[in-house]
Amino acid sequence: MKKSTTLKNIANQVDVSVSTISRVLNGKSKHYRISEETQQLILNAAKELNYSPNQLARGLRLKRTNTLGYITPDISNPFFSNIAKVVEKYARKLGYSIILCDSEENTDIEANSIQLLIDRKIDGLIISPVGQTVDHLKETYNRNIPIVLIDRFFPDFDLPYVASDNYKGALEATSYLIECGHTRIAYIQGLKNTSPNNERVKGFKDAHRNFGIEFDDSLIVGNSFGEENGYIEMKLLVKRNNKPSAVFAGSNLISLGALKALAEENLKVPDDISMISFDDQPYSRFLATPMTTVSQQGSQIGQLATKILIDLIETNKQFEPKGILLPTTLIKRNSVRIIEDAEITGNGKANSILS
Amino acid sequence: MKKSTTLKNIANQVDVSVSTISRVLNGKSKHYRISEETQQLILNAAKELNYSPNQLARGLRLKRTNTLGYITPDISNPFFSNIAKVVEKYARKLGYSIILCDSEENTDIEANSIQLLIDRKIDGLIISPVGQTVDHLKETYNRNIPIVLIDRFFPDFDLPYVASDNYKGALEATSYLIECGHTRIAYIQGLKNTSPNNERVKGFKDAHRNFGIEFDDSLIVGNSFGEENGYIEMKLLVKRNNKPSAVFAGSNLISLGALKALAEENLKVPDDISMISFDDQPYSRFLATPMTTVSQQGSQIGQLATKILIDLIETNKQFEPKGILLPTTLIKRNSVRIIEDAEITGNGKANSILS
DNA sequence: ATTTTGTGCACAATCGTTTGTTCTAATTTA
DNA sequence: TAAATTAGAACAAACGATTGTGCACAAAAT
Repeated sequence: MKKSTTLKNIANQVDVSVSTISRVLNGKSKHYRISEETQQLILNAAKELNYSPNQLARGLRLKRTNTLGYITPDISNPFFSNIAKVVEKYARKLGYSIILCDSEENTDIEANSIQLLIDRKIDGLIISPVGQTVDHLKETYNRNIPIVLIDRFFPDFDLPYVASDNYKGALEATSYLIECGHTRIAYIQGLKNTSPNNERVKGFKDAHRNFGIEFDDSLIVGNSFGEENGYIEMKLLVKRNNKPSAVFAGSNLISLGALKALAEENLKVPDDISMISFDDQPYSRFLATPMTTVSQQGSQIGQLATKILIDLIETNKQFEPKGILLPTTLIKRNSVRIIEDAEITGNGKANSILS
Repeated sequence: MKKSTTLKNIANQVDVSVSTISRVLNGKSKHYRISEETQQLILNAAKELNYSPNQLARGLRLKRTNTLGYITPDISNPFFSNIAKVVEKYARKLGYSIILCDSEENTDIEANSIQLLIDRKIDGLIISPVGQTVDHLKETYNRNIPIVLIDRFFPDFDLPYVASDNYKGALEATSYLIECGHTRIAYIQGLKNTSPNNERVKGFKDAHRNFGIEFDDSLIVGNSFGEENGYIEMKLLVKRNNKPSAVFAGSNLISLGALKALAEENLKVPDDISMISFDDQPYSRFLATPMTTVSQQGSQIGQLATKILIDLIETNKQFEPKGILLPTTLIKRNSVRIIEDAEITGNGKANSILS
């Protein structure tokens, strides 16, 4: 079993003190006046012994680990795994490693993970929080650990964030549905009391309002971004007396579950029911009925967040802009039926609202 | 800015040495005869000061970090992100954290990541290697760092692994295609010279052989598990004079790319061309033509690998079984056309081969 | 009353780095 | 020639935790 070589090992071989070795290896030779000769000796020995510093010792001494925490509610959700890929890649390029934590959409697990990451002395934290409470995040804030939120943020606690403009996204999608003649639209929402969900619901409602369409609160259903939720709620929706003509699914997973329910009920999209889903995915266009989706810029979100975080770490200047909202785009495919007798004259064209 | 409390801080408050604190907090009070009274004092102070040990210092001293490395070729590939989820979850339950590295299917990045993880003193490594070369993995082996391979392994270097039985999976799928009357079948392969690809190609070929079907080497195309590869190769395949009647896609990403090419060419599955894909995904059944797939047990693979690795770490007994192969299942849907005049009499029924 | 045993804890080394300070010669300067 | 620089490197402390050993005192045994 080969052991890692340490500074002391090199010191023994070159017969010089460890401090000198450290200085040479860290490029501080001139400042400490190490002779060219000793430098070469040390450099050669280090190469020969294949030296590579112990990051634990280094981190302990330097109070800096070049490690970032990334906490996600569900790494198997492609929306988040795409972000994780970008975060890891960008961080790696800048010399940082990522400790990955999956909170399973559970605030307790999330809080534990945060403590664990603090104990491991991460330099900064990127987190897509569960988002219903913020208290446990204040801990990292109080410890002065830079933090950037992704996807979900807190209107009442000032932490930098990068997210999609969920309000506009939902507004646009819902407006489109209405323009296509739908007036009874259900929204299968994600986790309640999280910023994306709040914003989407708001957009959903405002679209109705803009078009002067009466709006039925009972059509906002569900309470999770997961597939199960989509399945359950769609099952229930189609059994209703006054069933909606269109369903807006609050996430890619929700729409998958909804599709499953529809398949079981032998209902076709869009003939029997129309659908729009949040989160475009590579497969969305290849579905039985190519799905109309609200596409988010996952990669850009991840890259921006990482860049902001590392800036926060490496300079000490505060991050002034409260947060960044990236636009979504509505990708129209075939999952929305155009109801022929639709004659929407409203003031509510999506574009006029958005611009 | 709140600082972390250390043993020394507690020592100051309780007026007792740090060693005593450490012993009490690690439950070694009886062995070192710490009085009940001091124990309570220390426990209370620790709670009051919200003590939590510095894992860097602990790891340095203990030569044990409770950290695992997980290297994957592409965390955004749902096959791997599913595995990552399970690995993280299972590791977390057993007290380990995960450092995530994405190698981007690049052996150099992979080798760098391995060195980086060694420097960070991980206790063990789970890796889905690029798989074309093994030399850089010998480094961790030589350092006696437990390691478990996922998905791809090395026949000529004895490292424990957990993977699907790709040979049987491909054999079964190809046999099914042949039984449906297809004789000109293309295989869009993944990365060459990797165990999954080798095994799948072997199964693909053996199925032909079993059925006594002449086999055209030019029908094995491509060289990557990515979407781009599927797109390019399908584009080329359908332009051939003697184009195949069925295409076997070597991964979920490949089939997505292939689907894109087919859409552009306005070709329908299975009417114009039949398809089978490796890797079942939640969306597979909802595709325009529900896709017949070879399903792998991703979660089980991840959990098994993690369990094996942590066993390896916590006991010192060697891992005897060379590797574990998990069965795949062929999920038949509608993407394979049954050619009517097919009268396969062969000895080659899939089941008879598999059993 | 003296040795033995036991109790309760402190001391100090160690893990591998980094860095402020000091020390020793050799070389310059006055 | 004596004092002052300067070059080149060693010493030692520190980061925070763990652990073998030693020490002081009290109680028990002889």
